[in-house]
Amino acid sequence: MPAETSAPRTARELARAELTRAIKQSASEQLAEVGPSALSLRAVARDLGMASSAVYRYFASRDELLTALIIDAYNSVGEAAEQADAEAKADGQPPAARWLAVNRAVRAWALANKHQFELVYGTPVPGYAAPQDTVTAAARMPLTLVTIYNESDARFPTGRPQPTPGLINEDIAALITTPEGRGRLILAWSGLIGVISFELFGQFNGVITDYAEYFDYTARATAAELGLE
Amino acid sequence: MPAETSAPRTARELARAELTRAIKQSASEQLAEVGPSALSLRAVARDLGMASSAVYRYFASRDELLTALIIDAYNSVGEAAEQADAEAKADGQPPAARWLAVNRAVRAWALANKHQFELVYGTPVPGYAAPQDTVTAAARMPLTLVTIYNESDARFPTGRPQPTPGLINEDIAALITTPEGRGRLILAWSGLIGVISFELFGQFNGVITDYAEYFDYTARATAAELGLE
DNA sequence: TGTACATCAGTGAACGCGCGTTCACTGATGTAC
DNA sequence: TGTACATCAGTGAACGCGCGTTCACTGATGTAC
Repeated sequence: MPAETSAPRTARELARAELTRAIKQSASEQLAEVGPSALSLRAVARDLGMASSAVYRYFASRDELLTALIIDAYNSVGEAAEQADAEAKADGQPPAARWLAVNRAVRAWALANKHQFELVYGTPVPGYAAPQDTVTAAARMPLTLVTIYNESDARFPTGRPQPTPGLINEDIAALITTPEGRGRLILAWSGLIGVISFELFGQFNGVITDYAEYFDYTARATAAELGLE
Repeated sequence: MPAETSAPRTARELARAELTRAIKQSASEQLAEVGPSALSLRAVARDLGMASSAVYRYFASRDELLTALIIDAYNSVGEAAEQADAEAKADGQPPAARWLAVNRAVRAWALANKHQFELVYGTPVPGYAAPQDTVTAAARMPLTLVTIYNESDARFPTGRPQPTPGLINEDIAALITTPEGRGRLILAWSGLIGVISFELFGQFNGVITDYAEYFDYTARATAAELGLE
C-alpha cells in the first residue's frame, strides 16, 4: 500500500477521476450560462444524466463545488496573465509593453469568461465563505504584475503620496522590490479589476464609446504612474 | 380634475403613498440583511403583515421594486458625496482636501450600506436589466468628483498618456473643463469603486493591514495624479 | 345631503416551479486469504 | 486461481423549503347626479 494516490490505477479510481472532471466541466458550462448564484447541483446532475444525489459522492456540498470552480477561475486568469507576459518577454518587449499585454490579457479573459469573472471578482455568492485554498490561485495574476515591476528599473516619480510602512502585509510587501511600488501596484491591481467591472457590469454605458481603446489608455496611464518604460 | 397628482388629497391617495413608502422601507431592510439576490416579495409582505399578492397593487413585479431600491441607493451615495463636499467647501478647504473628504464619504457609505453597495456596484442581479430611470441618480456621485476638479485649477502633469478624442461620450466630456482631466476622472471613479469592492468583497484579506489608512493613501494618490492641490 | 355606481385595496387559495440534502437500498468493483 | 467479505458508486423517493405571480372574490372608498 503506497503513500498517496498520485495516478489512478484501479478502474474505480479511473472512473472517479473522470467523473469528478466531468462534473466540474458541466458545472463550469452551467456557470457560463446562468452565473454563480443560479448554479445548481441538480442541473449539473441532470446534464450528466445521473441522480442528483450521486453528485454527493464527488462533492460534499454545493459550496465545495463552487470552491473548485473558484480555484479554476483564478488559475485560468492567472495562466492567461502569465502566458501573455511570457510571450511579451520572449519578444524582448520593455516593461511598459509587457504591462499592457498582461492587462489586455486579463480583460480579454474577463470578456470571454464573464461569469467566471463574476464568480471571483464580483459580489461574493450569498452564504459562501471562500476557504484558504483559493489564495494561491488568486495570487497568480497579481504576481505577474509584480514580476514585471520587479524586472524593470522603474524610477518612481518623487514627491507623490506613499503608503506608510506597515500598511501592507509584510510577506507581500517583501515581494516587491521598492517601497514606492508597493502601494501603487496594489492600487493598480484593484484599479484594473475596477475598470473591467465597470465595463462588464454596465457602469460605462453611455460614458465610454470605445471600451477596448479606453482600457488601453487606462493601462498605459497606470504603467506611467508606476514609472514603467 | 386637475393635471398630475402632486400631493395626495384623498384618504385613499394618502394610504397609497404611505404604503408604497412602507414597502420600500421594508424591502430596504430586507436588502441590508440578505442582499439583493435573496430579496423576496413574499418576505416583504410577511414583514408588513399583508398578503403577498397585495404588494402587486404597488409594484408590478419584483424587478420594479428592485429598480426603486437601486435608485434609492444611487441617491443615497450621491447625497453622501454631495454633503461631504459641501461641508469641505464651506470650510474653505482646497480641492485635494475636498477630494479626500468625498472619497472617504463614499467608502463610509459603502461600509455602512454593504448590500446597497452590492446592489449598484456589484454583480448585476440575474435577470434584471436596469432601466434608464437610474442614470440620473447614478450620476450624482461621480458628478461631485467632476465638480471638485472643475473648481480647481488643476495643472495636469505633462507627458502622460491621454485618451484620444471621441473615446468618451461627448455630452459627458463637455462637463469636464480640461481634456486631460476627462480620462483621468473616469479612471479615478472606477478606481474608487474598485478599491472599495476589493475591501468589501475580501480581495484585500491578508494583503492590507489597515483598510482605512490604505484607502486614504489611494485617494491622495489619485488626487495627485489629477493635479489637485 | 342622499343614493347608485365605479374604482380600488387587500385576501386567501392555488399554480407551477426548483432547490439542497438525506437515506435506505442494490449491484458492481476491489482485496485478503 | 477461487471464494468471502468489505468498500464504494449510483438510484430513486422523499423531506422541507421558498419563490413569483395569477385569479376570483369581498368590502371599503370615492364620485356623479
